[in-house]
Amino acid sequence: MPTPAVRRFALVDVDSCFAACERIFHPDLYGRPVVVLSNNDGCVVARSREAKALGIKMGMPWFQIRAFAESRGVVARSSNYELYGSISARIMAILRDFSAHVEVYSIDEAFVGLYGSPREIDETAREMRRRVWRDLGVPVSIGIAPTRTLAKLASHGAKHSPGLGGVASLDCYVPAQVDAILEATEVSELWGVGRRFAKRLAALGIENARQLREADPALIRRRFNVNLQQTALELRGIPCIEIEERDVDRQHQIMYSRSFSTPVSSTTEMHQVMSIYAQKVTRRMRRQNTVAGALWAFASTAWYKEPFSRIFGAVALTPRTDDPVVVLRAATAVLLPQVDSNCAYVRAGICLSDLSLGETATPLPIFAPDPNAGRLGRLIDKVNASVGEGSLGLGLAGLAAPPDWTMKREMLSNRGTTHWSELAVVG
DNA sequence: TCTGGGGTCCTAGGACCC
DNA sequence: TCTGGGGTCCTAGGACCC
Repeated sequence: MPTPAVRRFALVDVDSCFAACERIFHPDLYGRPVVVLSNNDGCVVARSREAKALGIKMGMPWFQIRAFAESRGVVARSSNYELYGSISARIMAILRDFSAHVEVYSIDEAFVGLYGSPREIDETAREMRRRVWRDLGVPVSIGIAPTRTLAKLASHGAKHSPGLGGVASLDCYVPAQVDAILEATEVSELWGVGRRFAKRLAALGIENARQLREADPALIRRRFNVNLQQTALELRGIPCIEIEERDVDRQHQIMYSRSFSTPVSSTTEMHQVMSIYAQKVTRRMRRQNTVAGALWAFASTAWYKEPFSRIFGAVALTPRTDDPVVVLRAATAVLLPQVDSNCAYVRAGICLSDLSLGETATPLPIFAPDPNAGRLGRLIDKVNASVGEGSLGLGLAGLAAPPDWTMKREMLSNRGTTHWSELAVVG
């Protein structure tokens, strides 16, 4: 008798994604401990398996562990999101060869909907894993289950049990075994349960996933919120969490924010920061063809240094716009008056919200304030794309040499999949 | 000396409307 | 003197994700 077909979610997760991407064009790094650092080469944001084994933790400041790490042969890289994004897109393309239902959840994870007998689904998952490794040289783990929450849990198993060959399916276990797995899983390890909720759940005597599954869903809803109730129901095998594809037109806000390599205190410098950030953030919008109806700008001192200080201001943009001139004017108007020259600001940002698609927001001609609005931004993009980033800028941003405060990325790898001039060289 | 950068969703409470 | 019962919208704050 044939096994009945079932619907399953396969969570495909790249193992140590950023470190794996760094290895693609540097095969000598396979088997060596690799860490990837945040902007400004500040702290560790990704670690290879070997680096984890050395006890290097997520978020550790690089300056604190550098001597130790280097003595153990750890290779550090500045984060190269352009490279990772490009590799991610290739992985997703491979997954789409196996299913029409691929939900890209983050740069290194996707849920893939699969249909068939448990055995067929398991074989498909193993083939996906082989293909990604063969075509890109990147290892992935895959967890298979009836709900997304359980698939996430299964993928942890796939990652940490070498005997499974990188693929773990809950269908391989009888109910008593699943119970045991859930019992061995602390609630804080579950997708959707953070430290705060874990603490409050513990106060109710709910410490592991099995206990959460068996808790009264109405109580969970009442004491916490609907999200946690859904997590609890998903543990029972009832799918109820949907992933919204992050379509451009559904994104609610776009932010550009960076830390500086050296602090900024003067209004002049902050103006320069805003000039550059206004161009960066509006360029993202133009790429997506969106316009924003509201803006907020902020700057802050270092949070780990007393006294912490943060300034911000918000303003509506009427009509909606993606024009860097308008955005810059708005950002400086709300922020600069608050700049305190006694403060050492280490970070600033511009956030645009109330987004909508460009075409739908074009005002009637008689209401359009300036027939040329919006064209300047595209012109700047075009010039910079053809003759080089930073060639043409707005206000104080048109600078041939980067200002002192721009972020530090001293160990940046080549962007070998997106820039001709940075192609890998063989020989 | 040196500590990331994005996002989303839910809830409670107030203002306001009929 | 009596003092309803909905509904919407907005905002701030809290929680979570990678």
